[in-house]
Amino acid sequence: MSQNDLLTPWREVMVEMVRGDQPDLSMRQWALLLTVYLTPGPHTVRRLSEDLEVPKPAISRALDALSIHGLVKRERHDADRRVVLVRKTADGSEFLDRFAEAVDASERSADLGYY
Amino acid sequence: MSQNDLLTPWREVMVEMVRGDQPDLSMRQWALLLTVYLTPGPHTVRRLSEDLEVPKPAISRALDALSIHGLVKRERHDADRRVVLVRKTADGSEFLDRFAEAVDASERSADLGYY
DNA sequence: CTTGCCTGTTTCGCTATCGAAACAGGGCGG
DNA sequence: CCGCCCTGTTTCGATAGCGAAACAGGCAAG
Repeated sequence: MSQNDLLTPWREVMVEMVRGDQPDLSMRQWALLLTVYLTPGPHTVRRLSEDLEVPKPAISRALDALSIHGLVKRERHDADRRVVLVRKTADGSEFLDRFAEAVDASERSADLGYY
Repeated sequence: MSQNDLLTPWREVMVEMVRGDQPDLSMRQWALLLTVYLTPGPHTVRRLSEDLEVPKPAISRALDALSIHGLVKRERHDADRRVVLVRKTADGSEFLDRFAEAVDASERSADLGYY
């Protein structure tokens, strides 16, 4: 598979992201969102900060942005109330579903070159 | 293929982008860079603006940012000197090579689940 | 040459994000 | 209760991005 074929779906999906329709998230916000939805929890600010190698305040700010769009929610941990658990939301799942569809469509159309 | 398997490579690559090593580009800058390298030229500011559905000044600014990192260069068109042609650079090609390797590695490791 | 349109760029005020440091407050050992 | 360390958040000044509008300059018709 050529570099072009490999990267073309990325281009198409990123161009779609840029075309203003969806809420436009920064790269950190995307990385954070995908990490929350695709890796096993529980997700705390500290853990996300370490996993993404990004300072804690940046995580906190990114969570603000994602929360505003309803893509994620914060919840206090009962046992240790210092801890904030980052949870998925229905809106966020739906948002990622649409994103996955866009990725799928791009990769399928790139694969057409094989036949 | 589940949504997870589809999106996991995206997560991994985006997390790598975020981990501060490489120049950190915004989504628009990525979309612009990939468009210049993966779609047939010649690329002018006007055309890029229309293709990405982003206002011209935003393209101009993004080109500034990419130029600073040496990922792209501007060149006046000889026949019509109003026009700016956006060109690939060696550094940019190398940068995208590394990016393609990261994508490839992520997708391969995700595919291991099939065997 | 002048007018009008086209190119891409710059300016404007504003919002978002940045890293570093200070902060508020819960947990826990003494 | 008192410190101390841990949690996540907020503040700070600085930087980067935004859209809209103004701008500089090339081109071409008259």
